[in-house]
Amino acid sequence: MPCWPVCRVSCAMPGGVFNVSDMAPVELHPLYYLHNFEVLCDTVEAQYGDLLTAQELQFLQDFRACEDAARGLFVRLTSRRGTWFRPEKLNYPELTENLTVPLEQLASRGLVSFTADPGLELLLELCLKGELLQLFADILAPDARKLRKPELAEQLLQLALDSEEVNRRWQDWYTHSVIEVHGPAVVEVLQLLFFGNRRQSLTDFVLSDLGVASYESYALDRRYRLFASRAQVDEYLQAAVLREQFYNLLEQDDVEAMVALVALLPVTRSSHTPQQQRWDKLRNRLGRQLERYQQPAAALRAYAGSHMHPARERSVRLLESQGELEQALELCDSMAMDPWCEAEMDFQRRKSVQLARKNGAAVTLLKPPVPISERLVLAPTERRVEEAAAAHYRQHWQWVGHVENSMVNALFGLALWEQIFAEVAGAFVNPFQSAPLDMYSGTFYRTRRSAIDARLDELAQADLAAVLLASYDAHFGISNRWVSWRGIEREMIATAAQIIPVTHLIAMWRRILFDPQANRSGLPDLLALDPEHGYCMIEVKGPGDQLQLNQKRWLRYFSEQDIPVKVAWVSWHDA
DNA sequence: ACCCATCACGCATAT
DNA sequence: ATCGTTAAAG
DNA sequence: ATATGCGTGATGCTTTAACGA
Ligand SMILES: [Mn+2]
Ligand SMILES: [Mn+2]
Repeated sequence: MPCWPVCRVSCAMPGGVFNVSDMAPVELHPLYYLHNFEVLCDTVEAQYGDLLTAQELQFLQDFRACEDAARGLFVRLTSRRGTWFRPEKLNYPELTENLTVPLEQLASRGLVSFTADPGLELLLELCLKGELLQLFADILAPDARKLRKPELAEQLLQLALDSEEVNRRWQDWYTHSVIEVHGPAVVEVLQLLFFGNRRQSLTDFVLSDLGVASYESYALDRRYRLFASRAQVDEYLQAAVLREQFYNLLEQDDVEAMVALVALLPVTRSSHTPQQQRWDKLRNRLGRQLERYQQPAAALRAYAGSHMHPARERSVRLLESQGELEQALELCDSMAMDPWCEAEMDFQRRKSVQLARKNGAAVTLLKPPVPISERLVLAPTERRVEEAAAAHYRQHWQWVGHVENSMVNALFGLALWEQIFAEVAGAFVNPFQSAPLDMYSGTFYRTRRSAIDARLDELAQADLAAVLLASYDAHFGISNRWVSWRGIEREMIATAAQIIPVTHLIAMWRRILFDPQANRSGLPDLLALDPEHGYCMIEVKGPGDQLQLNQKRWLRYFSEQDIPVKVAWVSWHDA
């Protein structure tokens, strides 16, 4: 472990979470979740009040009218799975011992409702297996106890008991009413508006407070709005609904419905907006699944509306396998005219040659330079092949690490820290981001071009190791999409920055800048460093493993830039 | 980084 | 009773 | 043999409680 650099808030350490200043465990306020939710509500209302529906505004009013215990309970319930609960099972001593009063209050505001007759399907979820056996003991076979719960549930459903019967049994046994929370839909909208996405949640507040994750303290300009209109909010939610539908159909292997789903997707223009990319991603996923279902026509329809790789690649393959060589070639040509990314360009080159051959033409593809290769025969080991190879190379190199993408990415993140977190309008919309919103889009470099170019020029002249270590120390522990703090040691950064020529690093960083999404992976397994021999990157391949396409692209680039790299093909000694 | 992305693995195919 | 899996919670 | 495509599985805050088997 390196010594404790300046760490702004707190750091996660093995054995628990501690505040750096006093090393005592972080204590949260007993009602931390309520406070977090209220911050969320207040922020959203201030920033997006005009986009909220009457129902959503009414919710805020109802919620705020409740006492602490009721509000806290509501937040507790909405952060749990499902919407139905048995009140006698709830236990939140930090609110009150008896939750009757808070529940009544929530009910009076319409935030929860009571039901004495939930019906069999719900009971199957709300009851433990033992309780179900007890409830229906007299009508179940004596060996029902041996069934698993899902099978038991199935059996009970097949008994086709009428609802009167079910409710009578239930009410004889259970003296309370079960409750349903009415909130998740509104809460979902509020969370979406607060975070700008659906995957972050109140958990992010907690992890931040606990110091499990800490975030750069960029300024949030709440005047900038990610959603300009209610229609945009609804479109986001609609895309989420359809995506969920897709995953449901996938679970049930419902081919028909999935074919029909294609027609429900909107036809979007290539606008490079995040929303359009969400639609495209769904189209690609749907298309891929339809291919697996042997539905090429539907798959082609799904891909046809997508502006995201690999939609055209998949389409060409489909057309080819259907014998539509003309159309396949045509699509290849449009890919050649206006390729979406390097991966697509590579594919197009290979496929065009293949297709032309199929049509009888005599064409040859220029073979890319073969990377320097060597064969290693190593003693069989339990460890991963990369580790075994690293051990071998340590005979000649002072330091060899299995770093994969983590080293080059970390150096990228450290070198361009200030530019990544630069206050560009609309880049940051919530306090828990590890990168600007446009980090992976082509605009990242374009909108920060002069700052990034200046920084790279500066680094070319500077004592690189010193500058990168200063960045490491200044930002240690802060979430950055490019820097995995667990994976990189300070010493390692220092050595790498001293030995690798800055021109080589800048060349790699520029390739990342060219397409940050695609080029953050595919880097070689090993980095070997030595004060005498310099450095070398080594991609290790065990028996049966082949170079991946993104690895080949990096290797090609390294060869163009005269960056030292090789591929080690490992086989094992006979025992 | 929107139920992700990433890597290596193991298998089946085509050349 | 005990163990593995999953949800809840900090 | 070699290349290529495809699907799969582990991994990603940690600790504790509840549940099913
Ligand atoms: Mn690797
Ligand atoms: Mn490898």
